[in-house]
Amino acid sequence: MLDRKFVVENLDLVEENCRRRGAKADVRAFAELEAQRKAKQAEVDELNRQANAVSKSIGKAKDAEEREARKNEGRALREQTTAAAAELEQIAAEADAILRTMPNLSHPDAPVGETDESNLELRRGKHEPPKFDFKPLDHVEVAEKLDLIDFEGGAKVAGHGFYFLKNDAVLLELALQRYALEVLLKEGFAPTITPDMARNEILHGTGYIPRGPETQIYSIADTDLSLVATAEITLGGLLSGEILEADRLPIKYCGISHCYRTEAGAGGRAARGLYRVHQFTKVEMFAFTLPDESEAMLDYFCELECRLFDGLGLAYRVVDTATGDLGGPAYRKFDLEAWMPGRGESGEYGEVTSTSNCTDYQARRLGIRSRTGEKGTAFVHTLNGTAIAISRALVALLENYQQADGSVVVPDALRPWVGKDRIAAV
RNA sequence: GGAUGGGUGGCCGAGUGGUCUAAGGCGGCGGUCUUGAAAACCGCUGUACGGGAAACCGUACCGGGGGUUCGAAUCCCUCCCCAUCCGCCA
Repeated sequence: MLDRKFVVENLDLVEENCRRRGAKADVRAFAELEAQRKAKQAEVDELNRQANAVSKSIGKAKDAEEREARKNEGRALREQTTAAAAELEQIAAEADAILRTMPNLSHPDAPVGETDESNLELRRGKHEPPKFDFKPLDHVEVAEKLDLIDFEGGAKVAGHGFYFLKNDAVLLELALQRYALEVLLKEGFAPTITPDMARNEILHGTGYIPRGPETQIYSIADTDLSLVATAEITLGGLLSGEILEADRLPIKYCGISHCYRTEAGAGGRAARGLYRVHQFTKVEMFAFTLPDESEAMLDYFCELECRLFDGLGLAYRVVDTATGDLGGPAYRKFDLEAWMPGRGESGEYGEVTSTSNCTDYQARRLGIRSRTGEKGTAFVHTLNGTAIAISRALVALLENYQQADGSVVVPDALRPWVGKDRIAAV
């Protein structure tokens, strides 16, 4: 969430930012409530002060009679305090509800626009899309011929959007994890395998809404837990409530987790095969940085994503995400879109990774601060980035490396872990 | 899942109803001494919000939430977490 004081002092700026990001937050109403909150807080503080003074005087009272009189005085004050505190809570809750609907500020260079159609292509990877002397199949057909993915089996046991990876697809998944991990370990990321569930409080802190009609999140009945949509949630939550010494920063984690998404409201969008599924595995990067280090870290994350996909020999483009498509927490976001020959009429770019600088938006809610010199603390900045989302990477690999005979060539980078250079029908 | 014991400041740790404005120690910062350093000694050293030009003052915070009381780190309820033992189990 945003800093409440900043919002009050920059009403026009925040309103304009909400407009650009397609968020309907009543910024003016918030400012009004915030003024009321401050006044009520002062009232509660003053009543508390008086009540404390009375309480202290009771211990020093001369006789029983005076003690009784003082007690009555104290009781009356505490009643007033309780009433004022209840009003304060009411006002604060209303103000917070509005504050939570305000998205993060936006990087001045982020393209302004309502949808992903305004996204700005920044550059392309070092590989060209492959040329085929046959009509390339989409990944569902490629996988079908090689018996790599069982969508019907997935639907039978868990419904549409679930699948079994089979045979060499299993090796591909594990190889992709190892490949990504290898690169990230060399870069100094602390590797983790995170919980696949998190408390709803942590979800909120990272900007995910666990309940409601449009939620992307599966919640676990009769508990305070939800299935995570990404390891960003668990990794961000890992240091919640902590004050970090500045010399520990930046802290870089990578985390492997399963990701669960309801995809509510995604009906009609390209949903064939592995592209949009309810469960997949992802290797995620996450960093906590000092405020003035986050922009460089975002570029670094993006560069690592490029390196990973260049290393797989896949063609991609990097786009700067438009304001309307940034979601709540991101200040700036870069996506990698890999070339998918089987997508659309004759191939299209499809999103495979995403990296965001969330500045202090998540850290404020999660209470993650750094010590700044002698006195005081500052909220850290948090960043996340996809190293490899396995399902989307499989789409790209199967479609780009398919051969005329129906087999799929294994890219060099994955051969050590797949143990073969080609996946062919048995 | 059951039993027992715990959760206190950056860290360790004392504290069973009002002088808690949380002892003591460690670490950190400043100073004295010293050519310099170490040691010793002295002082300072939590977070947030509000007020103030500042010094400083006020309020809240002792795992989270609720309760009893004029007053709670302390008593009660509840939840979470940690340790140990038992049960179950990959």
